[in-house]
This record gives sequence, C-alpha cells and structure tokens, in this order.
Amino acid sequence: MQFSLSTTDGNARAGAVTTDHGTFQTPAFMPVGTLGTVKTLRSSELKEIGAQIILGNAYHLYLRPGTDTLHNAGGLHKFMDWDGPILTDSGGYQIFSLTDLRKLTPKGVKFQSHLDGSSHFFTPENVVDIERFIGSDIMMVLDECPPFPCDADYAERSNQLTLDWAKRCRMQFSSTTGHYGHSQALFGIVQGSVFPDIRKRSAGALCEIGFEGYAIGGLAVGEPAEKMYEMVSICTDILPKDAPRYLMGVGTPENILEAIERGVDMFDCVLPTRNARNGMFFTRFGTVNILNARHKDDLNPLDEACGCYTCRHHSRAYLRHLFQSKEILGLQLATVHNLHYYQWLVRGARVAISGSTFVSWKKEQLADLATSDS
RNA sequence: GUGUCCAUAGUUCAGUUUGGUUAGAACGCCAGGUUGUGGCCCUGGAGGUCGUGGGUUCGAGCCCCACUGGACACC
Repeated sequence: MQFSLSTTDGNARAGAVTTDHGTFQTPAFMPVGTLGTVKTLRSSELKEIGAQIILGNAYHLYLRPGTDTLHNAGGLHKFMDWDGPILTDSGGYQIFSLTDLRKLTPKGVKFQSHLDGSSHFFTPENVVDIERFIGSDIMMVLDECPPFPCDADYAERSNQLTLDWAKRCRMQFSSTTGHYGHSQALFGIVQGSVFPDIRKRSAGALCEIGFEGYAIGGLAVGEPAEKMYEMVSICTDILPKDAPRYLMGVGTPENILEAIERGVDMFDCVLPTRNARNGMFFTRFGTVNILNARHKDDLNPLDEACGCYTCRHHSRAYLRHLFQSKEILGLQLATVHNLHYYQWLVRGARVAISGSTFVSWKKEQLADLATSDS
C-alpha cells in the first residue's frame, strides 16, 4: 500500500492511497458493507455512485459465512465481485457493542455470537488470520472501544490492552502473508476516550510500533462534538504526515468537514446507509425525513442539483410512497442517494483542498446544511 | 318471515361477569432520535357524542325497550 499526499491546505490534506486493487483518493468516504454487501447495492452501482473503497467486518464475516467459505471462494473480493480496495474492521467494536456476554483477558476476548449464542475467542493473532482469509487490502488491529463516559482509570487500562494487542497484531502480520497473491496493509487504532494525555500516549506508542496507517477510534460514541474535534486534533498533531489517518465510524456531514479540516483522510459511517433504510435522506441542505406528510404530493426530487439516479428519476412523493408501503425499492433508492451525496461531499473537499479554498468552501457547506430543507 | 349473536379510535379488539375517577392496547397515522450496520429499535403526539333514540339509576360503554345495520341458523 502506498500513500501519496498531493496538496495540503492548512491541516487539511488531499492525496491518494494505492493498493493492489486500485487507488482511492483522499479525503475518502468508505461505504459500510459489513457482511460483504453494501446493503441493497450491486458493485456496479457502487462504482457508479463514486465509491472507491468499501468496508467489510471481520467479526460478522467470521461468524457468517466463515473463513473456510471465504478462503474457498478466493477471498472477499471475488466472493462479492468487488475488484476495488476493501478495508476490514477487526470486529472489536462489535464485541463491545452488540455482545452482552463477553470476557476480556490479556490474551484476548471471549464472546458469544449474536447469531446463535455460540462461544468464540478472538485474539490479536487470530483476528489478523481472519483478515488474511478475508483478503482485505487494509486490515484493522483488534482493539477495545471504551464506552462513553468512562473514567480515566478505565480508559488508561483499556488503552494499555489495546496497545499490547496492537503490538501482537503487528507481529502476527509481519510473520504471515496473504493467501491470494495481493498485498495487505495493517492500521493501528488510537484510543484514550476523551482524555488528551491518554490519546497522546496512545498515538505516540502506535507510531513507535509502526503501521501503514493510523485510525482514531472510540469517538462519536456519545461525547460532545467539540470533544471529538479536540481529540482528533490531538491525534493528527502526533500521527505521521506520510501515513493516512482514518476516523472510525464518523459521521455526519458536519463531523466529516470538521475532521478533514483537522487532517483526517478516511471515514466510514453507517449513517448514510442505515438511515437511508429508515427514510432519512442527507442533502446539501440538511436531512429530510421522507415519511413526513409534507412530501405526500411533492413531485420535486430531493435535490434538483443532485446527479444521482434517484434524484434524476424520482419524486419525493414517490419515495415517500415507497417508504410508507415498505417497498424494497425505497431502501435502494435512498441508499443510492445518500452514498452519492457523501461521495459528492468528500469530492468537493478534495477539490477545495487542491485549490487551497477549503476553509471558505467548508463554511459554505456548513451554511447550506444549516438552512434546513424547505 | 322466525330465532340467536354482534355493533367501542383509521383497522383489529380489550373493557359488559359485579353499573362507580379523565374508556385502554396493538397496528396504522403524525413528529423526533439513530455515528468502526439486522431493513431493526427507541421516545413523544393526535385520534372515540362507546350504532341511533328512549328508559331505569345519585351515576350507564356495561342493565331494560325500540329502531338501524351486520353475521349465522331455521323456514
């Protein structure tokens, strides 16, 4: 994997990451495809929308279909017919967010499947092995995502564990190779909740271990947005300039703009896809709940200026009808629009950074977002 | 034509046994929420002259009578 920085504008950066499955430009938004599918979309549609890299999730894919099936299929790229870059989250977040029954030890984490209750044990080593079988271009280390709020004591101990796991992931990564003939990269994850000192130590220690890229985790879990931005700045001040920075799980359009300004290069978030399936549309002028009665007879598109398939072909009234009727097509059209919008947003950021106009461009976007849909 | 049963929110129904504060629920509807994904879920809100008319009673969704509408059975 190679990262090349082409322009900086203040702390904001525009660049490109090249993998054996192609290049994605940064700042990048990565649609979430947890189970080997960005829900409702085909690969060709993802390309059409402008997605250059997508996410998978080791925890979910390990439980189903399992690494044997993925190995047999020749890896996730072939299995799902996506030939672009794939990043896999380790599944640390899932173990702590959707499993009540888990036991944390220095060696690893024992947990019960959310599907059938069966017992499993994740270690830093076998998570790397799982991601090797998946064949993702970028692999994430196993980490613990502490809840918010948590006290400094807990955050410190949790971070020590995460750092220890990061070292072990790195060792396992170095002593193994991929199964499918393409190279894979490994990213570390900064933790430390909302405590500046812990964040600094975490980022510094990860840099010492050395990774191809660095993620900032444990944010957007309930803390105030200003705290999140403060933590992002602390991390990007320390993390190396020549490696991509990835803010995990973030976020709203506003969150993304603020983080880009602070030097973040990569994002993923379930909001545009999950909320699409609940009838929430993201537009330049804020969010639209398509189920609101005011759209009942509105034959205008969501956004006249949007170039996505949904806005070019369908009215708000039709989209509302589809959601009210719980028709499958509504989920797909909403996903198409929201992901198109997120790609439009980061593309705009890249152009603005390249033209050294990021700050004024961002100000315009924030003003538009605040006007609220008419 | 005769008999039995039924009628409560937009819908499906509780509540009638034993008359007693402001008639409830689910779904639907209206509006919020959702940040390293289960299409889920969570939080509010609006909505009822209890088929119609009369009677008994301090008091009727509940008891009595008539009427209207419906289901079923028998002619």
